[in-house]
Amino acid sequence: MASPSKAGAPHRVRLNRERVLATAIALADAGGIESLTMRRLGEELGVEAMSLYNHIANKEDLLTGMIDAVFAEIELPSHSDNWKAALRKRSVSFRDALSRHPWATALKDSGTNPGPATLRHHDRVIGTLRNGGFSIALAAHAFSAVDSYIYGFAMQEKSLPFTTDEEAATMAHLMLAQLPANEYPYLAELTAEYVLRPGYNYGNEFPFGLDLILDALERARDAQPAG
Amino acid sequence: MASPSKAGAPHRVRLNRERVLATAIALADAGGIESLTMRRLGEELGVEAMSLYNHIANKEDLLTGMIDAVFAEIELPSHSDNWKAALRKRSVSFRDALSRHPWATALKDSGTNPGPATLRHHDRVIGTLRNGGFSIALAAHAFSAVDSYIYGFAMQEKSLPFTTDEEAATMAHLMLAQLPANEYPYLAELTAEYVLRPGYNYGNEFPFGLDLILDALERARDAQPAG
DNA sequence: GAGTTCTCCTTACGTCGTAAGCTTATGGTG
DNA sequence: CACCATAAGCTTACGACGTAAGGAGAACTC
Repeated sequence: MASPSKAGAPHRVRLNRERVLATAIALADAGGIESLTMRRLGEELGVEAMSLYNHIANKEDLLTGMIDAVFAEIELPSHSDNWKAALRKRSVSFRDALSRHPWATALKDSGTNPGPATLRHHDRVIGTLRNGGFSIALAAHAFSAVDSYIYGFAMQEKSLPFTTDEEAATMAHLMLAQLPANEYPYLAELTAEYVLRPGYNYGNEFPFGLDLILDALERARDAQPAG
Repeated sequence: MASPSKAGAPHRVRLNRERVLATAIALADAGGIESLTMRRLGEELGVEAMSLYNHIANKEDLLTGMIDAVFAEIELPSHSDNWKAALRKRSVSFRDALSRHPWATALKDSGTNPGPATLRHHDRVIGTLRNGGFSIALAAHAFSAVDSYIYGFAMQEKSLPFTTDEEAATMAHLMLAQLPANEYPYLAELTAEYVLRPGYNYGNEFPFGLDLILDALERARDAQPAG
């Protein structure tokens, strides 16, 4: 029943690095990074696991390539916007990318050398700051602060054991029932009166911290010796 | 040949969950989380791998327990300090803990339910903010912003492929030589004139972002409708 | 069209987490 | 003290993992 070829022409679709990476990303998106195995990836591509090694060096190379592909999805800061607007846009885009590919957040460590898309991204962010009047040192500080926030936020978001608002509410109710309110009174209060409010969604916390940092960076920039 | 016992008294040292967790943490600290296998952990404890299952449910349970042990190491915010000083101290302590146990940063996701030390920690942080005059909503915002920053910073720090300053310098020189300066001019500039400066250490970036956020939170607190 | 190279497959190895079932040590009863 | 239930540890085994080695066939080069 599974005899696809048209007329005696099996003619397999050739593999290449891009197809391998794209399929690997799709698999990781769908089932989490732990569901991405060489055998399953091969299966998805209609090929045996070992054939993949003609296009990638090993699994770490695969993961590195996936990370770089995620970075390629991030909207680069536009040089026509002012630094703050540009940085804000790319930060939201960054968060969106990490949210679409939650496995990417945790994978940063295994990654050794950044790929070209990653380098390009970093270069443009630093360039935006420098052109916006940040000294080298302050640009380095700012870069670290903003990206740490984004990474950390994405990680916390991913670690939540629910996705939709209803799931969140159910989960919060459960937790609230479980945790002894007199042992963790503040946690209980916050859960009951904030998390359980209809429409609560942790993802909505993102802009607060982002703008907090961007506004503070603007003040730090203006306080510089003079650009 | 393998008859170790001294004088008819083999008398194995009994295992327990604490010893298992402590040894697992030591192993992960020393060789990275990927070097922590049930067999190696058993070996370290003078026991077969399967014996560990008398004290932990499975590997995920082990990892969850390890995370909670890390949280237990974090200095809780003191109620006698003002909120900002208290939060700053615990944030530095938090970063130190994640720096001592880099594997903990990435493990957050696998962790499903937080342990008691984790809950206690969260409760105290929220309590510090509430007593410091933060509304419930603002406390939630602040908690998210600060902890996202800390997590993200720890993750970036861990992902650096070097530890000591000299290693960093060597690596930066290498990278600088590799990356085409005209393709990534801003990155090259920052590397050459900031990262390669003697005494540079990425870890030193931490206080900048932390104080940036804490100061901004203070302003946000003071701008509240009135506490 | 002959030779070379690249792609893909088969088989196999060592390592992982852990299920099942055994043996031995421990500690509570008479 | 003897007795024995329970808990702690050991042995063996299974299926999944990443990937080394080497062979078969297709696709390009000249």
